[in-house]
Amino acid sequence: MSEIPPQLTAIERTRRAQIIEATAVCIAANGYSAASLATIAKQAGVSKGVILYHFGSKDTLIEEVLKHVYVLADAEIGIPVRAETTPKGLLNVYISASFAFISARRDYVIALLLILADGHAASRIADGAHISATEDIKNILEYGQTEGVFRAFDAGEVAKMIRTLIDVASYTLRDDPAADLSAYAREARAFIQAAIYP
Amino acid sequence: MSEIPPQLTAIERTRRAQIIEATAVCIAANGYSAASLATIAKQAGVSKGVILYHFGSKDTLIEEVLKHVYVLADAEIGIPVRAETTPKGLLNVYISASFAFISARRDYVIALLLILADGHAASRIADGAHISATEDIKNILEYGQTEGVFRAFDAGEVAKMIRTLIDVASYTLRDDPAADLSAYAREARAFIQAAIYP
Amino acid sequence: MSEIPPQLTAIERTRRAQIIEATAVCIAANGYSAASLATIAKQAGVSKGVILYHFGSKDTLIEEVLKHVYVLADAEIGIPVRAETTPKGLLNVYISASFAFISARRDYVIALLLILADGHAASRIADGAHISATEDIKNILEYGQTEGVFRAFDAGEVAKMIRTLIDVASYTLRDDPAADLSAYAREARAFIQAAIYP
Amino acid sequence: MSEIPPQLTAIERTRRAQIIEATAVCIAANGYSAASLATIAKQAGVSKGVILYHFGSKDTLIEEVLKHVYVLADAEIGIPVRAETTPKGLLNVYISASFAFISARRDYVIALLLILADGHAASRIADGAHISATEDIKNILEYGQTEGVFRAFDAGEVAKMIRTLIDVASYTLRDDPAADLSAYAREARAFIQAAIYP
DNA sequence: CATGAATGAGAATTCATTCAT
DNA sequence: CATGAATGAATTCTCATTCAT
Repeated sequence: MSEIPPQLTAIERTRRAQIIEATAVCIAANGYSAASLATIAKQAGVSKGVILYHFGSKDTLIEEVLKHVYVLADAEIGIPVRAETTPKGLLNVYISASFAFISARRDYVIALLLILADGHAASRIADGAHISATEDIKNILEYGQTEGVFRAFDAGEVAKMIRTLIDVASYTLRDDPAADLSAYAREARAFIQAAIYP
Repeated sequence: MSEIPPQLTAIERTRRAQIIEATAVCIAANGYSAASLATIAKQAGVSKGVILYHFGSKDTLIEEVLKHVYVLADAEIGIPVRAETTPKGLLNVYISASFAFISARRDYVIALLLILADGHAASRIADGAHISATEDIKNILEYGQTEGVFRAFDAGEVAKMIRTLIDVASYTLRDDPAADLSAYAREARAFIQAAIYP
Repeated sequence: MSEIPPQLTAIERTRRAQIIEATAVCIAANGYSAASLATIAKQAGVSKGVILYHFGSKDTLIEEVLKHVYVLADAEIGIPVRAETTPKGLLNVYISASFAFISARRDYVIALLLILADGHAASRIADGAHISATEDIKNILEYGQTEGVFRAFDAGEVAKMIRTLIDVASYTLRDDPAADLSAYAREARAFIQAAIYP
Repeated sequence: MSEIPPQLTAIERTRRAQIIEATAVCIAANGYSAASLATIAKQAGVSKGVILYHFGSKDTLIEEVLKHVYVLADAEIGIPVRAETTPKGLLNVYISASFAFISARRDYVIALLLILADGHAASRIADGAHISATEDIKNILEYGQTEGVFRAFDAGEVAKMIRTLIDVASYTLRDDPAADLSAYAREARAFIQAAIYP
């Protein structure tokens, strides 16, 4: 938490970002187990050695990919959400920002899900974050229930469902990169609203 | 589809079933990439050679695992569902049978999802089946809409959502094998009903 | 100590012996750090994989080399020594058997010394044995002192010296494989006798 | 031998000494094969590049370590020895100066022995020096024999033994850096004297 | 002079697969 | 049918070395 900030040089930040992106692209394209260092290096247009020079190990690289997605998610979902105050607003923005995020950051989100699915050791680090994503929804739901805006239901379980209904959009994009999420997003929102509004 | 049935001997069928189960157990326990032939062989209590003798290659084995899950699913979900006639009955039974299946066949279902997540070549073979699982729900939904029992919505997209809400239960079991799905199942059913009934 | 005896098959014992010998040859020829699995495999005329198939890891292989040398040493030094009863006889036989062993098992002995010099992890296992080799000499010396056959001196330190005077013959053989140890052996024995007899 | 002296700047000499020392420390601490340029650089508190800038290659660095030890040895053993004139005095001083040297220059001496044990290419350069160390003893012994102060024995072989009895003290220090050599030194001197005086 | 960045050869190891028995 | 033995390709990682800055 309170580690010494590593203070990376500009060139290092660039390389790391480049490699992290290449990693996400590889994993999203062909699955976790097909993403070897050689593949990633080729995708990034660098030598294998560079990756280990900058990240020390593949495990660390994978960890950094996860962290990167969470940072992006916080910027692109967390910030707009925190601007809202009403339960309805919070939930609406959460859902639309999430779909926007998935569309914009396709490879990163797919990579995240595939890394977690693989049960990679780095998942532990991510687990907290992933749980907290569900937790955020739960908090919104409970807030809405307190305010009487939402119905009575088990907020924890329903949060899980909403989380899932959002996540699955990534898999759609994985199978068909050109897919248009808007139809799904519209229906999903309606589906969710029908289920939680009185 | 209409190939000549290979006519396996009894002992052969036993070995294959044993190996397929061991494979599912391994994948479910530690993820797809940790499931090497050596690991599977040890789990099954046989030698690596015997696996390749019976399946020819690891890819084929994985394919057979997928096929096996679909056969089980058809027996334990498809058959009870086909006994129903009303949209409500169809959907109800589909959902409960699915959750029952997930609980009863934990390792097989988790293995299936992880194999699909890994983007394994065998997925192609499975894709048809997976799509058809969504297709089945879609048919039920459209039937219910025709009958006026369900609301108006995009049956294809909603089918995807229902499929997902069911699938996610497996991941819960993966993270916590002792988890009790009943609370989730109850909430999911309510959630779905709220969304599709007028 | 009382582990389950591994019960190796004949073919396995052969391969292991072959690989262990090749390892000793490589290390003796070019030093520990030049002895990679690839080099050893080439020397043994097998593939790299075979080595790991039989030994599991390079560390284990190195350990087995050490163990093998100790087994040989016990057979070729320990047994003849234990046939003696007088201090003089014990020491004489110990020294001649040791030189004979070094001549006959050149590569094994040099490999042993180089592995220990490298500070390999396997050394720990060997350390006991190496110490006990010094300990054996110490026991002989103390026995001889009790009997009044040897002079008064610090048996522990002198044992160390005798051990060293023997070991150094291996280094001579390393530098010049064709070297004739007999002159050195004769002088060493005289040197030692002059130092310990009253 | 008689090359043009490269005329190093003061700062260059400092850096080189610093790196040579760091190298000796690393090798002595964890063995030759654990002493990578990275390790040495960290120990010296410089970057890897600076090492290669000053020495050109790792091989050259190792060579320079060896040379440095021989220079030190000449200063700390050779000079006091050359002040003696009698065989007895020469041998006595040689032995005590050697033990003093080993105690004072622990890491350098251990590094030397480990580099030689590893069979490093640089050893060739050192071989001459090492032989000459034995040669020096041989000369003393032959001088003493001519003078009738020492017994008749093969001076070459006995020189080898004395050399060894001295060297082994380093290994003792390696295994136990806090070891007190004085007991061993005393016994070794007695041992040697018993063997060479009439 | 010194460094950080990058490289590529070579290290140990894993793994699916083949084959003789 | 089944196994143990063997292989070779691929994987992660280490390391000495090069080079632009």
